[in-house]
Amino acid sequence: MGNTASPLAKPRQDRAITTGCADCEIRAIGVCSSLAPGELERMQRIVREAQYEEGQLIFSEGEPADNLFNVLTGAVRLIKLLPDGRRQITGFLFPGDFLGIALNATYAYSAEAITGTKLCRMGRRDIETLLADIPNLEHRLLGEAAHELVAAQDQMLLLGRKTAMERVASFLVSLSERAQRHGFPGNPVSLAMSRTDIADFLGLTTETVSRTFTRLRKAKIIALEGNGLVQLTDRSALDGLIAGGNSDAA
Amino acid sequence: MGNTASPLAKPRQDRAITTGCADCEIRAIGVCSSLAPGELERMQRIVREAQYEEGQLIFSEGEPADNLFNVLTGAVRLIKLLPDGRRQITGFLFPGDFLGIALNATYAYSAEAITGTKLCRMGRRDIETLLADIPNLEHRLLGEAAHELVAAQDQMLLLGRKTAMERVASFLVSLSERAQRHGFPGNPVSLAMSRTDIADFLGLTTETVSRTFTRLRKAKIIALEGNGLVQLTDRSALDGLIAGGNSDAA
DNA sequence: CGGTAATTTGAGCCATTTCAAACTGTGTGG
DNA sequence: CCACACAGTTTGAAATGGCTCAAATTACCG
Repeated sequence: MGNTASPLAKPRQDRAITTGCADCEIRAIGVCSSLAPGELERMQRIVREAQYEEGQLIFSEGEPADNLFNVLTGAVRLIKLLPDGRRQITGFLFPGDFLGIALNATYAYSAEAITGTKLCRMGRRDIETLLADIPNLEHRLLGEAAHELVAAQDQMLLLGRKTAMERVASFLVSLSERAQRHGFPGNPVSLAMSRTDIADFLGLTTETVSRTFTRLRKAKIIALEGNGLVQLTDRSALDGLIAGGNSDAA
Repeated sequence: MGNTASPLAKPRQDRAITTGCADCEIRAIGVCSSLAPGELERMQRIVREAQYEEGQLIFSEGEPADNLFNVLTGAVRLIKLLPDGRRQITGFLFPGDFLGIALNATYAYSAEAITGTKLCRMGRRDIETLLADIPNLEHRLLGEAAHELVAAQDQMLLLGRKTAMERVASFLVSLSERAQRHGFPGNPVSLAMSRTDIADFLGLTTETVSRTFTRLRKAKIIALEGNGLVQLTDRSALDGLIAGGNSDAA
């Protein structure tokens, strides 16, 4: 599990948003898209930008949930651990995704930056005040939570009932579709995460993930272009491998 | 998969609440607990009681999500299917639980009554009007969703990384704790669902679940008292088997 | 260009599955 | 009240998909 880096370091920076929420890079897809101009200004006063480096811990499972975040750039993994070290990744986050919906007292999982990552941070107190005043925001959050719930259920189906091949195929397709929804290229799909991360997300071992990639490559269904890029050469074959089950898992 | 019964039958009844929400049997634990008396009255005008019999389908995955429900009595299973029939149960619901949080256009899973079950049904249109007027209710729903999300993540850890023994132990403890939270006896814990349901929830086969129960029984950690009752004889042994991971999964 | 981490490949093993059969409880009809 | 039928559960034996352990290869970085 190599890239589990210094869990102690503080985020490199933590300052008021410089450019302003109005021209936030993820404005269109983030929760803020539901805000009126005046509300956006209030939002701007409570958010801070925070930068994390590769492998850095953002928060830990069990810790008081004092902050909510929006991913601005980079990628984040959500992790649950068993005492003996077995690891399950419960989700990957990309720009525009919301982090920390648990309005519970403590975080239900740890979050780590996969690559260099910029987050938009909101204090829980502040956001609760805002939520009380802007029902629309709460509504949007509920929608976000509902969406996550759907993804979680797809993932349960994957973990409980799919074969290794089906898991990997589902993962690739789902990642590709998600990239597209967020305005990134969907076909050479970019894997920001390591094989170990993928394995811990799919409930497999690194070796099995690797072997499955190899099988897909030899069958000319995908092509590994290096640098984490995967060309989905035969999309319909991939769809076939998913066993017709739905594909929206990540 | 024996108890997959007539998926066509309509709920036996569908009428205005007779006794009134004020003395609803699950008032204290359901979402309605967040309502003021006046609001409760509005709620009462939009809810209907519906009765389902053992095995009856409540709604199907993919169908327009026109209703939300509260479980009044009985038990419900949430199901996702692969085209070839593989089945994953994503959750069990008991009195007080909320059904259909997905505010998405369609249901993400099917729901079936495990035993005879009474539900409190709300039309989606109606509930949305109510949500717009009663921010408190929306807040409560968000809390509910957050709670479900936590449970879903625990379940991903279970499905992705725990052994059969750990899964079964987690399941029993979690069911027991949940029963207690809802005011039912936690120690002879009552299993409303079949071995097949348990297997499909834990990502195992019926045979493996049965064998694991037997092993626990022979180790005097549990005792099967018949009629779906399981005595948790050695609770600390059970906790040990969970591998220290947290136990709140159902 | 060397050193280290990540990925891939190989071989044997094991937990769980699969296939099959016996057992148990429950409701039904005679 | 008993015998039968049926569904659910348990048990057994064999097969296997993915895991473990180990080593080779490749990619990355200073």
